[in-house]
Amino acid sequence: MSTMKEIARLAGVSRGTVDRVINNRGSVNTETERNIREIIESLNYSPNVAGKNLAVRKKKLKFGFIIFDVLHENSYFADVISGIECRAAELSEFGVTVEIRESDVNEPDKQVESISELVDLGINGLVITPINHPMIADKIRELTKSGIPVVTSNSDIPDCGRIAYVGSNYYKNGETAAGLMNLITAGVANIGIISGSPQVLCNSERIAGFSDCSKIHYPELNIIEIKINNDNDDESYTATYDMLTKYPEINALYLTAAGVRGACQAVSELGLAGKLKIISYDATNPICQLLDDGIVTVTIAQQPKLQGTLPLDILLNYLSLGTSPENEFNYTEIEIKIKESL
Amino acid sequence: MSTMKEIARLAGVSRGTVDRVINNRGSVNTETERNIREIIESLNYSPNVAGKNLAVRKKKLKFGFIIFDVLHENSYFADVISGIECRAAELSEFGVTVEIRESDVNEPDKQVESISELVDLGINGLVITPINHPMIADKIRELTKSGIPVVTSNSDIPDCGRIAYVGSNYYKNGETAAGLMNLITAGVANIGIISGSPQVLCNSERIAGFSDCSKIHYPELNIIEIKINNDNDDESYTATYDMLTKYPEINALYLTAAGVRGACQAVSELGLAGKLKIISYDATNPICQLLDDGIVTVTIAQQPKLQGTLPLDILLNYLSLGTSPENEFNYTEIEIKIKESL
DNA sequence: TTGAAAGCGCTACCAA
DNA sequence: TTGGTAGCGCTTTCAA
Repeated sequence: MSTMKEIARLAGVSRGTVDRVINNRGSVNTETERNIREIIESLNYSPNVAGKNLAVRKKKLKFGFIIFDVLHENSYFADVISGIECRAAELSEFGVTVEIRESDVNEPDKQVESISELVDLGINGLVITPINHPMIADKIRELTKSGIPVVTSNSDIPDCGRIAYVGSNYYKNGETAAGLMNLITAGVANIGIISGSPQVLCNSERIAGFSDCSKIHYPELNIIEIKINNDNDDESYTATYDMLTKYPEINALYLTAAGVRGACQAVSELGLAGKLKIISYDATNPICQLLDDGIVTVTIAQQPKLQGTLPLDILLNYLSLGTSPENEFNYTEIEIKIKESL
Repeated sequence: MSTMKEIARLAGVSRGTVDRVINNRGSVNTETERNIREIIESLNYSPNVAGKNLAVRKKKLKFGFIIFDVLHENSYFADVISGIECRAAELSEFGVTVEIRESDVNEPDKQVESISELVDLGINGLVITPINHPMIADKIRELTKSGIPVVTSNSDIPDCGRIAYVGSNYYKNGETAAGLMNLITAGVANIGIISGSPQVLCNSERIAGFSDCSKIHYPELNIIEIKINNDNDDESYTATYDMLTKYPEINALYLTAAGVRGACQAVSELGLAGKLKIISYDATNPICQLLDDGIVTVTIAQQPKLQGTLPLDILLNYLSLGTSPENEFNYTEIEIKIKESL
């Protein structure tokens, strides 16, 4: 409603002085400042977004975005990237540019290097899917101290100074899988779990949520074995094949990571397609295909595009409007998908 | 990248003239116009959103939003309203005001009156949850002709001139329910359907989708009876009670409309809570409670808030940026929710 | 410490 | 049919 101009008039000062107060730029007489702040209070002033947006252009903000490597177009992170690129195009109208970097899940030192490189490029803010390693936490702390806000996306490191996390609540992901498993098996099942590296937060949390929830609410969901596939279709195939051969009583699979196609190939070759209940994560192209073919029973997605767009919005609001994100944890929706709802 | 100023310089004319060309305001020499358009082409010009946003304020745009009446705070439309109010507050920064009106599903003449009233108030655009009646279609056509763009939300009337629809794909909603019913009953069930008025599109479509999909893919899902509850908890209770007493073989309920609490009360009183599989729509407070209590098995939601916000965004883009919506049909996500994923 | 003025991109209005 | 100018709300720079 009210504007800086109006405040300036009421306070009998110039807009420049009001600007200095509002944005804490200093060099304002204490008395003058107090008076201005009072007026701001009484008018319930909040800056106009359109005006801010127009003026922020000259700052030429530059954001960095580091995610795990996109191995192929069907990779989960390809969807995140498409979100990033979409929002980056829109933000270019506000003078914002976005630098994207990929890094390997298993090479924290390289990720630190990528961060440094982006800092040298002069970024004003960073979004990162951090490797869960002290080196990264320290580096993020360093950026934060030097005035570069950091948002984590898809994976999180708490207590490292980052201003917000955008991504899934993986534990709840696991509970949801348990709830679904109960529904689709009438509460009784022998379950095999194929997972990625337990070092990666999302796998351990999804398994913990699943297993805790089962124990408490669905006691007849029996976990027979857990195998690791390193997010890789080949290893996934082998692990699944071996598991199903070894334990023919398994009648449901819980796949917590990538490599769904590999696992399903083993299932098909063993003649179990459509007989085994299979719960997976994400809704990449191959998974949608498997759902459609009736091999995967249900999949749980996590708004990959939002994981690309929202962190950038948070950074821009922080740097342009000066508003801290409303929530530290911005959990994406748990999207249950079946064949018919795709 | 490029600006009007730059185009004006290159064309050797004033910004006013460029503005007239870009926004088709007329009064420009054909030759001059042709030249300017060429330059626009070659520069690949597109107007700056921040600039537009700032300038649109002086238009003092006023939007109308007509939805069905909110009978109580737990009504589905209360969620839509909260979306409207949220976006209205944000749009006020762009000089936009939003007038909300409620109308009764069964009184098309009153809805026409509401529209006229809003037009008299001087609205520049309208969002409406239209009653499916020729009177309304005609009225929307009239508005469109007079230059007031209309967006339908939650329910649609095709071929009436409205520029876009935002809402669920109800037929697909029904197919999804059939898919879920198959999963949670191992494909064999005797189903009772409790529905709102078949006059209301969402009910008929949800039933059609469910029934078509069952017939083709899940032949052992038997629909035993369909009863009408007029979206009302009391009638819903009676209808459900009668149905379950008359057909004790029913072991699953498909609730396509409001009145879920009434239906579930009948189920509970008959001692069937947790034994009957129940699929409902939306995720209002009472339904979330029923999910949590294990009475409703699964519910299918449809992004109510988005149905409030997106139509307003579409109108603003249309009137400020001059961009028609990318898609005529903006389907909301089909959100499958179980106890654990709430 | 403060004020004045120019400028971001676009629109609107008045005068020519 | 056209140009010029002022203004939207905010930032920035320069001068006082």
